[in-house]
Amino acid sequence: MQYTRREDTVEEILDQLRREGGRVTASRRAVIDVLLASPSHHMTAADVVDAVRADHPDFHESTVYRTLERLTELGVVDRIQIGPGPAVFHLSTAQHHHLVCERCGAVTEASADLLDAVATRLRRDHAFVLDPGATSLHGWCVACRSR
Amino acid sequence: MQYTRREDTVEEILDQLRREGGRVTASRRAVIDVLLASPSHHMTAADVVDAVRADHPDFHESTVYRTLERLTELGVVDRIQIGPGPAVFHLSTAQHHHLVCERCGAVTEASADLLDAVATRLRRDHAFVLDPGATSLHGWCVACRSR
DNA sequence: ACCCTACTGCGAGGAGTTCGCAACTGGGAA
DNA sequence: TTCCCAGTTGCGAACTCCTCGCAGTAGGGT
Repeated sequence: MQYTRREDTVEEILDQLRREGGRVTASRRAVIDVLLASPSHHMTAADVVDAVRADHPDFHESTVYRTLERLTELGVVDRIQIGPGPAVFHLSTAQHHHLVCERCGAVTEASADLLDAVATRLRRDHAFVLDPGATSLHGWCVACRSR
Repeated sequence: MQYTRREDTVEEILDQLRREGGRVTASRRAVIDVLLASPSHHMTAADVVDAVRADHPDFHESTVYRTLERLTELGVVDRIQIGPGPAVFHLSTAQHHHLVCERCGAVTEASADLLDAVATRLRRDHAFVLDPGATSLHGWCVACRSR
């Protein structure tokens, strides 16, 4: 049952948090649940604030920011800067790449193995370990290419 | 002679600007010159402001922003968001990729052909045209990997 | 030399995010 | 169970990076 699975995943993440010396609070539970439930694979901090407030109107904006920061440190969520605007977040279990159009800002997704060969080359030639979840690719989408 | 070559390049870029209906002004000349002269291959807008003001203390911040915006539209410079902080700019003639460390923020460069295969695949599978100059790769540098 | 329009300085404003502080609370120790 | 302290929170101010509106200025085609 999907509902139960989501609850379990929330608890798993909270356990991880606890193991690292963190504390389990209602707001953290809410943020993780929102990210898990999101049909979209990328939410801005403002999206998360709105979604969390639907259930808990009193949770403060800065708490959500701090929770997202903490979860990013933990490696549970990825934070991606897809342009000049706000950063987007998604669970790192939902690995994929973002193709960002420079003109219209549209974001589409590409499969997670897209950069495998590049990652190998970077590790070999630059001793640099790629974080695919934090990397977005910029260019022009079909629509904007034929302006 | 390198000095003359740089002057020539400035004029080339200004011609291009003029051809597109733009006007050649002292501040634009200064911004382009600064970008050409920069030993670093990536400057933030603030870096450009500082460098321009060394010669022309009266040039306004917003003029520099607008000039950089215009040059980005022209395709003369690339604007890259390498993290939560300010965007960086560099001339699109100096093509290369940026490897950004998630922990310390250090930026190193990788050769321009790094993403050639990926670009081909994106064009074929997603009808997406990659702009290598605007794309940065995120991960962990050698130093931070062995925290 | 004229005129239209692009560009500029200036300051206000805005989005997105961070920070300091005092109050509160989870959860290990006693 | 109670105690206690470090981790967390609400709140608001502040900060960074950038954009915008306006009125004045100055390229550069005719």
